[in-house]
Amino acid sequence: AYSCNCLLGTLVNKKHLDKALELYMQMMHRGVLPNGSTYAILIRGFSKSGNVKGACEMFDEMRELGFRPDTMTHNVLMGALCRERHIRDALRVFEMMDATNEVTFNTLIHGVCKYGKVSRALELLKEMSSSGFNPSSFVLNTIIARHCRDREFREALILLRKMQAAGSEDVVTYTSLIDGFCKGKQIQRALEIYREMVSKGCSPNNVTFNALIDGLCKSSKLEDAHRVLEEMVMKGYQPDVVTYTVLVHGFCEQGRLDGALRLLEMMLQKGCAPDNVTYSTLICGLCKESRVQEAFELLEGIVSRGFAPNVITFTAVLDGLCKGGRLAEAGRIFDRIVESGLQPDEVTYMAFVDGLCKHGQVDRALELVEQLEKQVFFAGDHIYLALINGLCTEQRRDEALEVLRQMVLKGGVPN
RNA sequence: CUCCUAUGAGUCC
Repeated sequence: AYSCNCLLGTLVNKKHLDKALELYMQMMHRGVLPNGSTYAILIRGFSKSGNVKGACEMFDEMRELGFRPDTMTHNVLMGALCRERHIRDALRVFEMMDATNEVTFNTLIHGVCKYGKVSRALELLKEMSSSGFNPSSFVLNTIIARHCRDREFREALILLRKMQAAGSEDVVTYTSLIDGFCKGKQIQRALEIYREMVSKGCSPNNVTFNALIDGLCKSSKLEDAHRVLEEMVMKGYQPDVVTYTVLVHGFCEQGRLDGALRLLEMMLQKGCAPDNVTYSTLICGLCKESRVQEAFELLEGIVSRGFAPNVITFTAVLDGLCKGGRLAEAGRIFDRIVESGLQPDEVTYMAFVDGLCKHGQVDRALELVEQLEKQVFFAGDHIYLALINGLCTEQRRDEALEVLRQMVLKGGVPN
């Protein structure tokens, strides 16, 4: 079993889950008894490949065969469940554990903070302490980040003070708060935290600066953003792709495409590679300024240089073309998404359906939705609203009513 | 050996 496990581990790490499963089957057939590690490895494999269901099945099989999963195996499964937002199931796994460790709590609290209720996370934090584990700054930072997301700054600050008292706060702690305040449109308080962290001798990093710059840009304070950028450079930090993209976004929002394009040049010059976020931001900015042609050319340009746009970048172009009334070309982008091996997502469909409906091509929109609903049962309220609007605009009330009926039939909720 | 915490992009409303 030991050698098999080694091999299994290698297969799983190389993402050859199918081969790993085959080996597992062979083990069973040839009478090589798997042990607890065998399952831990397989469950980790399923978990890493995003197949929670498989991980759960493995887990059940393991228990049916009389193995008691150890703490680590439980942790792996819980991690997988948390990543898929199945918090209830993760908590159920937790309930049946008879031995936990620090990772157990870190995993769960992280999952609950991300997708569950804060109150539950706080309960777990208490339980963590009473089980004899000292909550690390890792887990406390997770909770602070959640409070910030909820704009519960009072709670976040209480935790910060506690961490400061213990001397356990770090750059992540401060950056979470800075970002939270920025997103809550409280730039002043974000700056206060920034000054506080510096005065306490905690060094900011790129993430800190990027969060601040983004906050300033989104509050239309481009000049201040620029000042922070200068401070960042002066202190010896290299602006990275996020820094540039945040600034590009800022310029785009102000309609200053010249500035945005100059930033693109600058980053290329400095050897900082733009990514899909950068390009989709620029494309979107160009489209919003009715410079769809340039957006389209930008897309062609990056593709011809070997860059692989993702579904968001394509959709940004598709939407621009739709809004410019160039529906045939939008259709070609849609096809290209599929040809590139990508999946059009709900936003892609929404953009295209909306574009078709608003340009008198409701029939094509209806076809598109029909095609979509071969893959998913219900396209969604917003798509149906667009269809109904389109039909009404064309005075096709009976069909609109029929679409409404379909929508309700599929569980949609008309507003 | 398992958790890996903080920053940027697209649609409709």
